Amino acid sequence: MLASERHAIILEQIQRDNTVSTRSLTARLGVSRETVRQDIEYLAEQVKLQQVRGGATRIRTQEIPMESRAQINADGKNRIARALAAQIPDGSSLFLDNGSSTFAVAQALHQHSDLIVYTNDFAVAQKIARSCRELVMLGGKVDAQEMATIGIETTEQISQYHVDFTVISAGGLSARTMLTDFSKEAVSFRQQMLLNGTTRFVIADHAKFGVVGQVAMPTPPKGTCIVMDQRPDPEVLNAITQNDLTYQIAG
Amino acid sequence: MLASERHAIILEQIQRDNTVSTRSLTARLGVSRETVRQDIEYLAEQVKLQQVRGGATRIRTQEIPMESRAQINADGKNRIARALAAQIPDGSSLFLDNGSSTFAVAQALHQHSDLIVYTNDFAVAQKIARSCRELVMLGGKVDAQEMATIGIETTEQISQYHVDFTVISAGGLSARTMLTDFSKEAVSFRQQMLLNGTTRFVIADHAKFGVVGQVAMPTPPKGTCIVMDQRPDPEVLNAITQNDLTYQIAG
DNA sequence: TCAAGCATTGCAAAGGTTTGCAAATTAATG
DNA sequence: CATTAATTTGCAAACCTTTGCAATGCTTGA
Repeated sequence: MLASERHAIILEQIQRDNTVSTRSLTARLGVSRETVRQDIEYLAEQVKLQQVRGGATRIRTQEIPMESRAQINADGKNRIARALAAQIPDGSSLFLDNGSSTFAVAQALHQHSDLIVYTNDFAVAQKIARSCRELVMLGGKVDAQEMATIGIETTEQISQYHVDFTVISAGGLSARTMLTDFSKEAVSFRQQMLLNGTTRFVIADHAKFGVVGQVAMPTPPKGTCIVMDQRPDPEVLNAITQNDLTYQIAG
Repeated sequence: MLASERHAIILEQIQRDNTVSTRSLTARLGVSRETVRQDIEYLAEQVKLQQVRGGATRIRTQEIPMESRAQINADGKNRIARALAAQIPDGSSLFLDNGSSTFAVAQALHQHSDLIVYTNDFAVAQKIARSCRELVMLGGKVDAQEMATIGIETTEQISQYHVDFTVISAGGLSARTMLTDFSKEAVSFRQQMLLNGTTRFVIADHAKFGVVGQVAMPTPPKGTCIVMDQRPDPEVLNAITQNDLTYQIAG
């Protein structure tokens, strides 16, 4: 049996039951415990499931948001966050969008104290409030799921400001469609943040690799930097440079 | 059975019944009491439930927030909040300002589900997000102390909306100066909220009686209702009626 | 109010399971 | 056939669960 078949079966069972045990899989798949364990390890690396002692469970995206979602690939997000924090001098002004990757950045900026920050994310605002000289919450309709303001009013408000740094996150990154996100509104305000920032970063941790969201982001302005925690497919890197963008791999 | 499955089952049952006993879980899960106890201990550490003698209960989110200030005259604030919630029909649109009194109102509105709410307070927004059809966070400069947006941008944004109900709180209430607050900005956006609401309430629990803030509030529009938890000095009542305002004492 | 009786807790030791690694074996590929 | 990749096996360490016991907290009835 091919490894990919095993992976499919494992994911399928998790989809059905929310959970699988290593034990039952060794029987079902007819391979040794170590093979199953490695399969699970691999799939956990791909952020397709969550490895737990004795097996694996489904990843819950919509639990108590931030805290749990921030734990998905927390290591990669933190590496990216530290790399970005090091490149943003104290005293700068910046846009921060909503999401767990950006939240990690807000966290990594804790040693700064003289920033001017504009954000649409409640959690980001609350985290960074003390590291700021000035903090502006972008107003507008609140997405209760995300606890962030999203919509045309938010986009309009963004357009009133121009900052030194824009830090936003992507919903997906693939070679064919490049950057994508999951709603029109999400794309539109991020687009505006990119337009009104001098130095621009787009975060895409490896959990986003190969993900294609429902809405494509327009190609960011020339020189925008895609920040990742792992090296993606060469095709992706190719697409990045083809579009006059740059990239960083946060080690 | 995996530990994570047990955790899921425990949380699920708590969600349903608000409470579980260690005893019933040992039977349901087929593991020893100590294991159940440790599971509960673990989940309590994750702040997913509250450990109590003999089992666990659902966590009371209402006991944590706004920490100290909500405790000051919590009883009076809650009485006022309930009185107001009863006067605001589901489906209404309303302004809510920032502060612990208003937070109590947001809390008291938990049975509503079709409101359109505009607020400048982070905690209020987070509390009421699920009781709303639509929630708008007013943007602007964030007061890190209050975790609320306050300033000219906020005031401007308020002026774009007109709502059925305005619920704001006062910093002080006295016979001589009537309503007062502690900063110009705080007065200015509240003033705007009053101007743009059809039915207007100003909360002043008895802890505010006799307090004179640094900035006087302009007299609210005719018919605005001051809501208190105790009967103030007759002079205050006199001043209220003299100014074409009304009042309620929340029993 | 107090004390007896019962239930629950917290701990520690013992017994089981799972993990992670590394070496050995087997399968796949040119 | 040689070489590489994938899988299995064995083992020690880490971890989880059970069990018994002493201490503690709750309840009830005098």
